[in-house]
Amino acid sequence: MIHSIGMSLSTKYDPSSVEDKWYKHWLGKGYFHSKPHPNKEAYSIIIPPPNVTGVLHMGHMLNNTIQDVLIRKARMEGKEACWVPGTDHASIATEAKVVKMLREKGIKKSDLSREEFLKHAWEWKEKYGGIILEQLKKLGASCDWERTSFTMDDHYYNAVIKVFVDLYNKGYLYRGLRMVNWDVEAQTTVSNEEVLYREGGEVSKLYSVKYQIKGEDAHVVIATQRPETIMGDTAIAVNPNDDRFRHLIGKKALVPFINREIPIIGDEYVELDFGTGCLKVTPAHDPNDYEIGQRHNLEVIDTINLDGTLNEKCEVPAYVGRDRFDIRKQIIKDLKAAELLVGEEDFNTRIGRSERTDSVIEPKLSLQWFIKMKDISKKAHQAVMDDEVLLHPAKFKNTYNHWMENVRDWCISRQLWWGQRIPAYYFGEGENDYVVAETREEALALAQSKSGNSELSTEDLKQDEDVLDTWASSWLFPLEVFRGFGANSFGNGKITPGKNKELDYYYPTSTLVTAPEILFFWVARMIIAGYEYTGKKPFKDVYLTGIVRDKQRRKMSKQLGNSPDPLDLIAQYGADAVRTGMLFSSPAGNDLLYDEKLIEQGRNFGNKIWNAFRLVQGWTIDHSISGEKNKVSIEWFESKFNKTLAEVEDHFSKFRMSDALMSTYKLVWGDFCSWYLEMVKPDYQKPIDPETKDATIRFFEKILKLLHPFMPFITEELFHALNNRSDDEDLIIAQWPKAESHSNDLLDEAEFAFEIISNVRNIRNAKQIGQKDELELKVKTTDFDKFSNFSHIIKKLCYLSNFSKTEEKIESSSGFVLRGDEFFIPLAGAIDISKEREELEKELAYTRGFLKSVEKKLSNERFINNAPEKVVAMEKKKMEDAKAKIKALEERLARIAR
RNA sequence: GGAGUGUUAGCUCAGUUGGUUUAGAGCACCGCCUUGACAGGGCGGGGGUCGUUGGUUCGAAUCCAAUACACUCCACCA
Repeated sequence: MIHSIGMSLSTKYDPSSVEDKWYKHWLGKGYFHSKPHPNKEAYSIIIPPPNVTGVLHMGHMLNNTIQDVLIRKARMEGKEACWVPGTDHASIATEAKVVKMLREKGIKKSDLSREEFLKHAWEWKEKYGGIILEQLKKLGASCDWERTSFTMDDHYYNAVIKVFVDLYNKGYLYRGLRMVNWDVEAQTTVSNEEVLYREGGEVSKLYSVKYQIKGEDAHVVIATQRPETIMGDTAIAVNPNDDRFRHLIGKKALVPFINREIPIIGDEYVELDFGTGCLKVTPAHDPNDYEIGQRHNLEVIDTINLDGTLNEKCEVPAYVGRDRFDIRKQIIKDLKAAELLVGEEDFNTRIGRSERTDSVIEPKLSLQWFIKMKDISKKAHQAVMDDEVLLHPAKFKNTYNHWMENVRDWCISRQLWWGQRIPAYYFGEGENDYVVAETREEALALAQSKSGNSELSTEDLKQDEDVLDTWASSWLFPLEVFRGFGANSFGNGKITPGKNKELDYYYPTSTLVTAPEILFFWVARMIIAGYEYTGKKPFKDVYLTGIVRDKQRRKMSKQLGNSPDPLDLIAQYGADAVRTGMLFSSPAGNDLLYDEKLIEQGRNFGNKIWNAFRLVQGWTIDHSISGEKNKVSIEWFESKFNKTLAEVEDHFSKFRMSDALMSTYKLVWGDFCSWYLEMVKPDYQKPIDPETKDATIRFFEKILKLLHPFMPFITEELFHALNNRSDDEDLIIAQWPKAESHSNDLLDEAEFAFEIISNVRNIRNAKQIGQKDELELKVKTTDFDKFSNFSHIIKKLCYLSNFSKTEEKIESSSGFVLRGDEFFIPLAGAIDISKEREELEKELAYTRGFLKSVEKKLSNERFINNAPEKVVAMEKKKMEDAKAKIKALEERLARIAR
């Protein structure tokens, strides 16, 4: 242990030699592991599972530091602290990475079977998965690593499937049409993330086309970029507020070439000042048109084949079987020939292209799986509104409310392979020829009965090709990390209490720490799943962190290269420094503007603590010295500590982590180091009395306890270095201090003493008096006894030969006025009074102004009558204080002005 | 376009149901000090009238209204 090294300790604290040692020690002792305990209260946190193939970024650092602070504090408070780590399979992100990796090897996803692709994906996961968890250890994260979960673990996969089947059986699932991105070349759907838009858009043409109005010799002109979809039109839409066209609503128009009658409808979606103000509506080939179609019950006519050619539904034989872009050119010719094309202009637009093939994405209606959200989300909505689940900061309650009031059905199918495959099995071509079951065998039985065909075999069943949205697995995280959907506990659509010891003990979890960006994607849905399956919330408190940005408020991103590597920072400054640096400036819900200065500040803080330790451990004890003179200092710090601890607890209870840290920081640096240690420290190389050394070590230990959640490594190191400790006496499991009573009178006496000391130092500074030149201090006061407790401290910290009362004003002196008392420092020789006079006048003016405002208040009858007595009394006291101060100031000014 | 949040020292933020000095902290800044725990330090200091306007009140940074600006989320131009 380092304290055996003695006085040769470096003046700089070196975290690198300390951090790994303690992390290993804690792990070896099993402190991070938690089991249900019969007599201890549980405190549990589930980690927001990072992407399994991700690497640590600054956002993770902030997020996980906060979680570790909470969990370490709870552990010290004697709770059974359990922080469950894990990773998310992140279907879209991971699949994209695997596809990219394969492409670099010259392998196209489209050349692989599903099984082959998944084999590659799992290999990738085995290779890179979990790196991020190893990185968290460097930060000091005290996760229960024996509980590490992955959202594609077998049990987890099964849980997701069970829930899908359950939701289906409860009637919460349905299949509905939704626009997907279709890649005609790769013959597959691609996710939104795989659709790219060229920088600055692409130049296209906007055509104006005449549609005849039925039964009239009139027409309506629409604007379109995609004339090839004309034959799929099922309405013309105008804005009902558009005076130009309102009269058309309710009439019919005729589709060019095929003369299909389509209604002219009013819909506010149509922009008044874009194009011609008239929109052709093609529900099958445009997402917005589809929505309009939904609102107006329009027919959906899909005129384009999967390979991008037109089909017979377009009703023009000459167009059938030809590519949509050929047809576009052809139709323009044909429209011109029919004199229906009235305009053509260049138009800059965003065209989606497939990341894989660069072909233009075709919006395509396809059947997808949805969860009906309205009913299933009711309790989750209410829970937050009723403060059953608390969001910190509370401002997010509004946002949450707004979203939940307008909750939309959740499309949970994704056109990917990496993820839980949807357990729907199709046995025919009909819209309802499918069943949903956990296994193929169960599906077969269901299919046989549903179809009435007992000849069906498993080969006749075709499983849905899609996988589930990642959030449809991570919304079960708080339940399934405790095996909530295990065979024993889950049945009849509920998780039964009393069947799963772990879940009974740890669930609901205590606090969730995550980013506001995923309040809806993840948090809201966990609350929904929690109520649906247990009738209980998944967590009590939700702490929403901010986003880590750079100094210019830009998000940290790889492309910008503005994100430091967290591991480099830890290597350079130490984990404690990075943790405190992140927390110094990150109030809940506010973005953190990252600046390396903050990390430096954290490092400096560690260094300060280290040097305080060097001082204290160097003190030798002499039993013959009396500890009497330090008694008041010890009592004072005791009070200060207790008062601060109460503040810290208050901050923690409100999830004000930055404030909790800052209060502790000021206690340590300001009160303990700058005041307390200076008060009690013996002269250079002189011994100290035993009582003071004991008290100081006791204080130091208490301080280390308060600091431990923030700075686990240096505090554990010093906790051991301060005292010889057995192998089991570790700070990580030491008892968190309790706030005891404090004396406000004592704190105020000290405060007055500190003001006096500062003023004397100021005079020393201004008059260029050396630190070691002794001075005298005299005070003209009606009550000298009030200084008795601290007079020896004032003497010590001001290097005074004497501190005494005086009845007379002292000529030839420097001085100051505090709280109505006048202080004098007798000084020989000429004194430059102009500066002091200036300051006295300034202060006098301020105090007079202050007095005036107080007097004005007190002379206001309505104030006297309406304000509470307490407030009036306070104002009166303010008035008396101000008067006394003015008197003293005036006297002093009058004298030095002579 | 819809909704939400914010606007307090150079920067990042506190300010707890309107009233303990005409507003606090950390950082940054300025001056002095290489003193024996610590220059990754010590001591001292300067700095804002609380976005703007109006209202409620005995009293407003704090409540209300309007306005400006900023940010976030959602939806997105045929």
